[in-house]
Amino acid sequence: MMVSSLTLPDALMTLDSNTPAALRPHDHDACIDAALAAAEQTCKEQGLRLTPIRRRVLELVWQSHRPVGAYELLEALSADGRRAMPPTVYRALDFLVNAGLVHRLATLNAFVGCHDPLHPHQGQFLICGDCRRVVEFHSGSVNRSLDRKARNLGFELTEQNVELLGRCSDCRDAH
Amino acid sequence: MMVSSLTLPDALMTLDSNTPAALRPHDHDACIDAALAAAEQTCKEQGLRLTPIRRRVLELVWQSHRPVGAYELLEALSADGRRAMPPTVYRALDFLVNAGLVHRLATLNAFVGCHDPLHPHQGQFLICGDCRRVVEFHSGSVNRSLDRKARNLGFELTEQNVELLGRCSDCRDAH
DNA sequence: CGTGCATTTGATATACTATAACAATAAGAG
DNA sequence: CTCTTATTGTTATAGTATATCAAATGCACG
Ligand SMILES: [Zn+2]
Ligand SMILES: [Zn+2]
Ligand SMILES: [Zn+2]
Ligand SMILES: [Zn+2]
Repeated sequence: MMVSSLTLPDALMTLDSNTPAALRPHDHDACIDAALAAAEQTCKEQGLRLTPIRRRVLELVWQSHRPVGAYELLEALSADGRRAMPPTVYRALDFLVNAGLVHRLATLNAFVGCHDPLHPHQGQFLICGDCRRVVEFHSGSVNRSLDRKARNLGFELTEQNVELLGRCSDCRDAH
Repeated sequence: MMVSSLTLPDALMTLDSNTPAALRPHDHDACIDAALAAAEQTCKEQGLRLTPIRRRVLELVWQSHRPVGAYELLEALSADGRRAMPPTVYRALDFLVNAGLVHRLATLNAFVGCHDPLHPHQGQFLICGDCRRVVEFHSGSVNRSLDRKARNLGFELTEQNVELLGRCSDCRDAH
């Protein structure tokens, strides 16, 4: 399997429109497949074990570009036939978050698949308050501004959590 | 009462050191008094009612520059003699957050007094992972970067939640 | 005043989010 | 195969937040 097939599909990488690819119509099955393939690669490289439960939770997180709560995942797991309990899903989520495959959105107590797990980073997110879809971004200028400000105030940064709430163009167009 | 006495005391406004004033030794009673006075002014101006419970919760939030949880506030209220229940403190906190007098830190599920309630804004915070103290800041360059990025992605921003975790200079000095 | 309406608070119950602790099982190393 | 460690199962509980309705309070108006 070629490395290029392990990254997200072209539909999500296109930059010729302002509208983020995740908010445009696209072949979402390809997103899921790519996320799972990238997860396999990351775990293999780092000696992590992507067990069936972890893989399944990741797949469930990727069912949409909307954040999903732990107990929603729990229901979905139970629908699979497993009689899963909370620690099962939280442990899987802990693993996925630590592996950089999933991000937790603190303002929503919910989880969303990482769009670029092969390049470790911390989250910056745009959340549409109407349709709840989430766009992950990474802005060098935001990072530089934050780093500079933190350094000026005597802080050594270890983690960042940037969550912006707003309204996406689709929802604005729909009044 | 003059307006200048309603803003935070000079100790918190000094800019000649990199260390934020809130992290340096200072007369914290003056912080509390100033915060309460500013709250009275804001509420009067906006036709909001700073009732005894709300005022007391604000005072309790300002007991330190560390974020405080709703149930800690609840205990403190109960120690006052009131037999407060969760909705009481959550309603007071809702009011204070909406009035711009208190900020909620989503990553900590905790609340901290706003350093500049007279100038409405959204939160940008540095949190020391060692001593848990919080410094609120407002960076024009961060805001510009975020606004520009959001606009590029087709988003209209309504709220921002920027929480940076790190280590303050005091804690770094103390190994 | 006194009446009526809106806001705030009291009180009970419950929903939602997350973890502790320990037992059972499965995976990997030698 | 056996030892060791990592993972999962299971039960219980901790921690955070809200829904709902009743009582009390504040305020506008006549
Ligand atoms: Zn990511
Ligand atoms: Zn939308
Ligand atoms: Zn503030
Ligand atoms: Zn510190």
